[in-house]
Amino acid sequence: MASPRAPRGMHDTLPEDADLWRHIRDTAERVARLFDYQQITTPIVEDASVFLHTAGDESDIVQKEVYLFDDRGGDRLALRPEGTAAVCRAYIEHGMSSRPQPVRLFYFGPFFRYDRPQAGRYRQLWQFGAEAIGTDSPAADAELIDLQLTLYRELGLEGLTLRINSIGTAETRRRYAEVLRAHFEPHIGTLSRDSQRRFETNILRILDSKEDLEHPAVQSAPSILEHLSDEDREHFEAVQTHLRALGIAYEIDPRIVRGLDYYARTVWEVEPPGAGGQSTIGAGGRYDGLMEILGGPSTPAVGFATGIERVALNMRERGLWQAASEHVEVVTVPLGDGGTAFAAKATRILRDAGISVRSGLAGRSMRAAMRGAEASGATWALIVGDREAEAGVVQLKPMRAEADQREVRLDDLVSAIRELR
RNA sequence: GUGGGUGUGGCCUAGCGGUUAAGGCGUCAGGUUGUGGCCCUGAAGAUCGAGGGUUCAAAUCCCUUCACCCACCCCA
Repeated sequence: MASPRAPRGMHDTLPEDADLWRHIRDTAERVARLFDYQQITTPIVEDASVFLHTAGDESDIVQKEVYLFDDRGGDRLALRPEGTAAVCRAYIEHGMSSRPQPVRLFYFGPFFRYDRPQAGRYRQLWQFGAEAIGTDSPAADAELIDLQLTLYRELGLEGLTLRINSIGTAETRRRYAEVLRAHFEPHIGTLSRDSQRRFETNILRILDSKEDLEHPAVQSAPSILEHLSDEDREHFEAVQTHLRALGIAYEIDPRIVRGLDYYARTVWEVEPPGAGGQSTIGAGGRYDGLMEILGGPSTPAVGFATGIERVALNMRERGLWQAASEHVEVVTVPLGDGGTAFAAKATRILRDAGISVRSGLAGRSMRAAMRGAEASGATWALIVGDREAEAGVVQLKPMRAEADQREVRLDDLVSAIRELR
């Protein structure tokens, strides 16, 4: 009986929201081009293996968040839960390793995760992301961070915190996990249930548990930074050197980890002040291992993604965006059959001249039509009755200024408006 | 996935066991002959998220379910 609603965790973007979204997207694309990143658009669905094999079997994405389905031909497809793996698939498929390296790409689009919705977390979410593929240079890591922070600055978001960490290579993490296992083993009974689960599934995650934040064993846990290889450490220090050269402030947070297996070395997150639950507005990292998992040649790469809903949320909270949509310039008020026909003619002429016009529909009383004209927010009302039609003129009435209404010949209408606006 | 909160016309809210569910905003129409914004009048629009149950009687109590919100988990 109940009318259908948008699927859980998915939302319509109404006209009053569209302007903010367009502004964010336009700004993101502009900033990307400032850094010479080029747009890539990949399908919203991929062969399921693109995500399932790359994310790591223990990750939540694989365990429960991917929308999976078989199409009519029996192919196993997935709604994309993230962008990086899809971009890498495209990189391999189109032989981009034969382009000048690194290949700098950005994307903007919807992603899907079957997750329990809450503020700032949706089942359909939009992300802007950028990737530099084909370089292990720490300068590339810093460049992506710079691009990301530039975007936030251009949007007016200030006071953000950049936290960075190095999680080393997969090999480094294997060794570190052993160290952690030895460290937590004696305390496992006193840890929270979640941490006990993580002890088995992803022991690094115990470190950023909110529940066990104050637990002495967590406080005293060895830092991954002490277990980096020499190459890892040099890379991480070089990233920091580049950041300082760019004048970018950062905090080192050894507790940042990642759910996805293909990450390596640098990882980072950006949070707004007063961070609460779903607060991270963007995060990035290096993923040197991903290409090989996808069957391509070993190719180092680094990138980030930022959540558009979370960016929009922050902008609204800080009053950086008031719903101030652009109004149409002209609204017509047609009266009578002759007036209606003549108004249509005037409308055509104005639109051909690039002037936006909202057609007032015939058949209403003039009072009603004028009320509608008022509500449209238009700068001018164009009143066209049979009298005007016969004389070849229109009444041009300013709706927002104190100036008088004036009669204008149809031939002079465009120039009259251009002169006055 | 776990725990908690909320759910009344498009929006905000009143009503919290008992006659036809009230108000504001918004929408539409009208306020004499071709002119808006203020004001006035009127209209449309709610089986009170949905489905069960208790009761002579339920928007009001109970159960289930769905959705949203908050925290955890995870992540953007």
